[in-house]
Amino acid sequence: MAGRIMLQRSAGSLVFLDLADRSGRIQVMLGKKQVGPEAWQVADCLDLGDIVGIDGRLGFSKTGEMTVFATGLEFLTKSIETPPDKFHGLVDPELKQRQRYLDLIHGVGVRERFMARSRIVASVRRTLTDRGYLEVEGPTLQESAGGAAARPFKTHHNALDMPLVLRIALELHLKRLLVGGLERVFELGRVYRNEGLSPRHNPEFTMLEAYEAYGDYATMMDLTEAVIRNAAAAAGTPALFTWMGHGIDLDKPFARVRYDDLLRDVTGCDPADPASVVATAAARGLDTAGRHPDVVKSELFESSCEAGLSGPVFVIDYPAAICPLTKRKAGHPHVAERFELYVAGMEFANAYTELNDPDLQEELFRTQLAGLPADESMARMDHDFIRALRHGMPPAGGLGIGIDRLVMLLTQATSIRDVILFPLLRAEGARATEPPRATDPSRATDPPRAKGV
RNA sequence: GGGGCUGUAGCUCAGUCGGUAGAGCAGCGGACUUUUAAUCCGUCGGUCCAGGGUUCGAGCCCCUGCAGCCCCA
Repeated sequence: MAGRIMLQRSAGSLVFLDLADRSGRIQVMLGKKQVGPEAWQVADCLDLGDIVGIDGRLGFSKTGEMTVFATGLEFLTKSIETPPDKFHGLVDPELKQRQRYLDLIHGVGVRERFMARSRIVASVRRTLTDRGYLEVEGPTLQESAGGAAARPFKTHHNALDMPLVLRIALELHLKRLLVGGLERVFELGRVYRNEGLSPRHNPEFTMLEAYEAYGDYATMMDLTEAVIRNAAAAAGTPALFTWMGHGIDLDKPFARVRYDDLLRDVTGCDPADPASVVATAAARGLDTAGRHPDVVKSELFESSCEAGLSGPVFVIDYPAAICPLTKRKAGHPHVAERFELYVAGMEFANAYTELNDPDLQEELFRTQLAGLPADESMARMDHDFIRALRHGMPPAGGLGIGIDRLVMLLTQATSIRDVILFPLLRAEGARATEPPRATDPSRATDPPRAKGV
């Protein structure tokens, strides 16, 4: 066996090591007589953090602890840097993120959480492929960033001398593939949004988007429940748990509530009457001047309803004006067949019956909603996408799930940075760029002494 | 962008009223053949985040900046 030395206890001619590998930890006993003089010299130089190989027999120590009684010792890797405190480990959240490798070694539950993330992603993939979905990869470098309301990162291609942006969503290319007849497609991929950081936002994050021809948003609700429930099973998440102060039950069917009904129940306004909505919003201190009534409605919803949605709950049937990629409900031109899934007051999934009318789509691309800044509006013309729709996109349901938040939920993490291995941080100060070395005089005088051993 | 909290040894943290910079762990030297954060003796280790100011004197008070965490927009 081989592993890293986590703890070391010596009692004269006897040394106990706690050795860690990917499967866990075990105690190793090294005896001077048992390993022989040569290995004992090596054992004498071992430090916390070193990686060693052990030959030996499994048994139990006098105190009953399962122990490998070593007969051979092979030195594999030296750890030159001092490891974190052996009892407290790495506590400083900044160090945990900047030096994730140390956090993985010493942090309680850190490795397990990222192992769970891997199983969750594998489960999501399996749920979809089992249903006949094809996994595809769209471009991350794009001429213009569509499919969501967010500011993109800008970059440049030298050979083509072409300005490019990083994608902010997967949607528009996956829908092109529906036109192309792939019928059931999904992508699990990184998207990039040039916005602030928070416990729920990282500028790059992982999205799932899935599209099913001949489905609609009801199809997507069933799919959402299946994806999440299977992922929870894969992660070993209990059916009932508390997260961010909310009691969560993933076992029972997710509740469904209409957007307008919720808004009426919480605020007392009449959602069908724009004047009532605006008046209620104004009374709650929201800025309503010159803004589209549906934008005001949306902000009223976010400020008054979201936080109370313990969930899991599907909020369904959104105001059409804030849904430029969504098909309208038959007979209700102001209602979009869209839902968002909320858990613990947080948005987890966003899905709709896809708009496949090229003329309406083109018109909606041209429409800049009053009161919204350009980069918060989805009004960004994509002529090629319109052309694709003109060739005919089958009616379809589409779904987006933020994988990082899903991992948060299923591992009960309270910050998105706890489920992203290397979250974005500001540049480290120049001081720490060059790690301090050999500043310890005892370390500097070490080599000559070691030779004498 | 605004507000609050934090920043002291490699790690985890104390630091009183403004008066010589501290502990535990780790490291180094030593003792110990059944330890469990081993123990015991000895010992090394500081850009007190950075810069400026007040003061006879600043880790501590004031200002500016940097980084992290949280809240708000």
